[in-house]
Amino acid sequence: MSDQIRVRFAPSPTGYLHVGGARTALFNWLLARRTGGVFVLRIEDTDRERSSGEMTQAILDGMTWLGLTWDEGPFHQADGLDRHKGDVARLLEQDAAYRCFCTPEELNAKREQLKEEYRYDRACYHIPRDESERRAAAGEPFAVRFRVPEGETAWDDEVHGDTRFRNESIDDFIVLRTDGTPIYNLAVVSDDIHMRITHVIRGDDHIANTPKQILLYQAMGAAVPRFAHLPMILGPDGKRLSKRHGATAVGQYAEQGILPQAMNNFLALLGWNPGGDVEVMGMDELAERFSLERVNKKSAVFDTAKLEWMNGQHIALTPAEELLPLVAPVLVRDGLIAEAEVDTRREWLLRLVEELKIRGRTIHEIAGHARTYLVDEVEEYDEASVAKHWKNAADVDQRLADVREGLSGVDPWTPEGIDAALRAAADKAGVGFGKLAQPLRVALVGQAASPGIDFVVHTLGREGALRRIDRAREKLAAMQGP
RNA sequence: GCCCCGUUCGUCUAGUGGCCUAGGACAUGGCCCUCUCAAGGCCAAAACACGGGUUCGAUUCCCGUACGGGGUACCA
Repeated sequence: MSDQIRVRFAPSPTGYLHVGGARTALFNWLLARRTGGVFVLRIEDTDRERSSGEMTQAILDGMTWLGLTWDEGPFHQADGLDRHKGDVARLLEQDAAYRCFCTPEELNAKREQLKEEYRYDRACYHIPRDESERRAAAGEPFAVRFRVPEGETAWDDEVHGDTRFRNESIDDFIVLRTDGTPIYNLAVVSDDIHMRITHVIRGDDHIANTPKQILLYQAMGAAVPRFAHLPMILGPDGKRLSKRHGATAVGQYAEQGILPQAMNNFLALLGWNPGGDVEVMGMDELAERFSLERVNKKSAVFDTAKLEWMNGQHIALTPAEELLPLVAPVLVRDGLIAEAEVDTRREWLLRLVEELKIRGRTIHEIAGHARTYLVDEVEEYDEASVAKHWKNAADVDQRLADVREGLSGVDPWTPEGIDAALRAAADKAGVGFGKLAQPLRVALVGQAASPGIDFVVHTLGREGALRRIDRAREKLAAMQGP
């Protein structure tokens, strides 16, 4: 029990859950699952101005959608304010930190003067303790700075290996603002100690924060956890992923018809590889295979094309029963079926989804393909298809007439019976099956691509199929002229 | 500027000194299957950033350069 791994995901609610955050959450979750550990969710809302409850909820929703359930929390960092202050007071007592009476204005002036060369000049470093306390008691405003010791700070990063910083390159950073609220690094360390976090897994943009945090752990007399710094996720242009690259919030992918398991699978492979050639995996297999050792150091480009391919793979693997609840709302929204029909026509819809699921990469594509089976007649005849397959209008018309007759007599109405009737019509016309199926396909769905022709006819139903054939023959007649 | 981190096909990656004529996947092109489409199968094209070392031998180890990224806040 004591060596149980405890990890946490600690987003700040200043925006939606974006793919980078989702990947970080996923890796934490995966490690917890893999090792029988605990996954803690903590909302880092110490920056009150930029945080909002709405965003907190959006993040929770995003994680729920992905299935990244947390074992403890969500905790709110702001709730730990008293503890954070207590920790700072202790640091002050131990002389590991000191009061800084420099005003932001003074600091800014120095910064402007020295530009990039700027380092805190430690003006308040040597103020004697009694004087410092006297000024504080007199009501003089102050912030609290951490007294960075001499030497070097190093850790064995789970993904980067040995990483070290000379302490002289680290400024005496502020841990408590003038208004008495803690700064990020202090709050994080205080919380991670409090929550007994054993492994800190986060983006590698935090590498430079790590030595500061380690120094804090040491000053607080706490055990330093293991650190794993994950590579960044980039846009197609190699720049850090941002809004201008398109969708970055996981919620947007949900809306685009991406399956959560596909999103997780894709994200898992961004910066980690399972070893072996299998790439399409469910959550269980991901958790089973996950290890920090196989996490990469190099930042990765988010490739939407591969995400969609992977989504198609997952859709194909998902039973129609699970897909229908996702497809149906889109059909209802588009006014193609009534809410009630989702139940009354369930079997018919399931057969349709089952047939279409290998033909679409997103839920919306599936719904799009379903459209033609749900409207009364062909909405648009694709020009190129008509030109190619209805070239000889008179012949086509004759074949459609034969098909119409054959279909009228099919009983029972099964794909097999339909197939037999169509083959008979082809034989009668003395042409290969394709020469019959293609013109017919254009007549039925308006284009030259669709699932198997017997499936199409069967799904349309006798009435629907005959009606469309009639319509096509009218169009054919018009094409032949008066 | 300074401090860190990184660099294998267009993209995600395998590779831990000889097994590499550098493997897989997406995307691309072709072929097969076939009533079309999709799926699937087969094939093709496509990469070790550069320069020095170390070594009998470097994609793999070391150093430098270039390029990219992160940090350098009383943001997180």
